[in-house]
This record gives sequence, structure tokens and C-alpha cells, in this order.
Amino acid sequence: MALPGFKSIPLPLVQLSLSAVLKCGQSFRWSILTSEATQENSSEPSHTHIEYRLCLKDRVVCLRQSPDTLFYRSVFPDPQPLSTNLLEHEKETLEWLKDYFQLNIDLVSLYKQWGHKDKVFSKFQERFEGIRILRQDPWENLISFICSSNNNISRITKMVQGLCREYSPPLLSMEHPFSPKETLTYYPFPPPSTLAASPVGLKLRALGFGYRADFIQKTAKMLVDAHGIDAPISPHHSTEASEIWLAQLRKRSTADARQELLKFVGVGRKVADCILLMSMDKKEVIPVDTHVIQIATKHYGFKGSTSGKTNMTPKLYEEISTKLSSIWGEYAGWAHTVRIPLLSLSVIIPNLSL
DNA sequence: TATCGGCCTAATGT
DNA sequence: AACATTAGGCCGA
Repeated sequence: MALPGFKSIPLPLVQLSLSAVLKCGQSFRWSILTSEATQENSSEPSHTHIEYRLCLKDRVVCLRQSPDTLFYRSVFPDPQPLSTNLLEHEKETLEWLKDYFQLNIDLVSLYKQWGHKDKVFSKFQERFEGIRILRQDPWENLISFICSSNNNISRITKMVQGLCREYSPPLLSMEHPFSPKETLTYYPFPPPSTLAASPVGLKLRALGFGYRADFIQKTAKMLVDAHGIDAPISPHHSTEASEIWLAQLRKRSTADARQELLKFVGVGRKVADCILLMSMDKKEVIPVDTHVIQIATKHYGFKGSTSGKTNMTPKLYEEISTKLSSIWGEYAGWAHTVRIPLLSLSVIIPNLSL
């Protein structure tokens, strides 16, 4: 089935479910645009009713999805590229999407492996199809997850988007896909040098970042001071030297990269592990968050405190991480992303353990 | 080396 | 209606 203005590739929902992946707390900068009329109907939103948009480098990428197809198109700041060049641009967008969603990884075979090794997973796996790890920009990921501490997904999303609106010039504006009267503006993620300036802490605090405001400014300043801001000249998108240095951590070992990340203010073990998994290719890393603790105590034989709430200690973190790694194996971090749907399901269907 | 109180804020629970 | 707890924790003592 064709969609006017969009390119497409065949891609089954079991490999990628945008609605699940883009809301599961990995990335906080996507616009998820729906048509009000059909939102009330509990029937699954299809490619005609929901569009996902992200400002990616020099363009806004728009995505829609049907059960077997991914639709994509790119919008540029005016003037739009000539139609002779448009094909090349869409080709580039597709390459970026393959990289961002790591489409070379076969999720179905991973699910099969996890289900084979893990009764809990096999029991629930049909219920959370298409949930995979994104390969995000390390700098954006670092700041986003500093925001995540002691926080919830909806607030983190507001904070990250507010930060982009405050500190980046708009890339472009375009109309809402389902209500053309509404104009939406898209902002890139601001570079380290912008967030390193000293008044940023105060401003972010005023924007509701709480105690994380200073962590962000200080982390940005540490990066800029240590690795500089030189960047190749580019009209709409550039990458500063410290961002490039950060991205180079992908080439280091997990332990080395983690050690570097832990030096930043506002980055502890859990946040470092999120960054390793979601932007630095460390597919085996399991960030142990409150949801993972709940699952570990509920389904995998960890004993919580008698009063219901277990408080985290470095030792407990290590124990849970090690245990789940031994169950899920090489792609353990990928397996762990289903924790939120798993938890909501196991409320309905309790009574499972290894 | 381990533990503990404090920290911003908004939403939900008691 | 106040008050406590929770949400993808981290820092400093």
C-alpha cells in the first residue's frame, strides 16, 4: 500500500513497533502525532492515524507504519532540495534509519533465543513484539539520561523538548499531519558549548529541571573544557569536537567507557549503563532501574525488603545485573527493554517465576 | 567500602 | 484536605 509523499520499505511489526519503542523511555525527543478523531477508538492506530517525527541532523524525518511496511519522508529547511537530489536525500535518510533502529539485528531470532532460555519471557513474548534498542547520539543520550534520575517519562520528555526549544534555533516549521491549521516547530539538540555557559544552570532550574539543572551545565562544561568545540562548518548541522570524543567511547571496552561516563556530574551507575546500552553499542549491559528491581523480585527470585520497597545498593545492582545477564546472554540489554510492558502484564497475570 | 539524608517537581495514592 | 509516595538516582558526608 502506498502513501503519497512517502518512501517505504517492507518491515514487519515484529521487527519494529514504533508505538512501543518510541514511548518506552529510550528517546525523549520524538513527536508522536495522532488524529484526535480516531484516538478514542480503542482499535490499534494504523499508518493513517499516527505519525512520528524527529529532527535528525539537518532534516525532520517523518515516519508512519502499517503492519508490514515502514513509511518515511524527509523535510528540509526551505528551500527544499530539487527533485533530482531528493532521491539521494531519501536514500541517506534510509541509511540513518537503518542505523538508528539497528535494523540489521534480527529481533525475531533474539526473542526466540530469550524465550528458549527464559520461561518468564516465553510466557509473555507475544504481548510485546517489536521492542528493540535504538542507537542514539551519545551526547543527546547523556544529557537526556541525566534528566531521567528520580523522574518519570512524561516529565523527562517535557524537559528534553523544553531544553531544545530554549537552546536551539528552530530548524523548520511544518503543519500537523492530521490538523493542518496547527503549525509545529522542530529544534535540533543543542551542542555542548551552548549548555556549558554558566547561566544555563539557573535557566534550566527556572524551566523546571530541579537539581538536574546544574548537573547538565557542569557536564557540558567538563566536556567542552576537556575536548573543545571545534567543528567542521556546515549550514544546518555540525558536530563539536567533544561530541566526537564522546562517540569514540563506542570503540572502547564496556568497563572503560563506563568509567569515563561515571566522571560526569549527575551520572551514576544506572545512568551510565543506559548510555552504554542505548548509544554506545554495549548490547549486553542491563541498567537496573526500579522496574528491573520489581521484575527481579517478582519473577527471578530476588528478595525485596519486607516493607515492599527495596532500596538500591551497589551490591544489589551487581547481583541483579549479573543474574539477568546470565539468563539472557549476549543481548541481555536488549531483552531488558520489555520490562515496562512485562510489569503491566504481570499485574494481570501474576504467579510466574523461574 | 557501605550507608544515609537531601534533593526539584508533578502526579497519584492514602 | 493534608500528607506520603513514586517516578528509569545521584551526590556528599
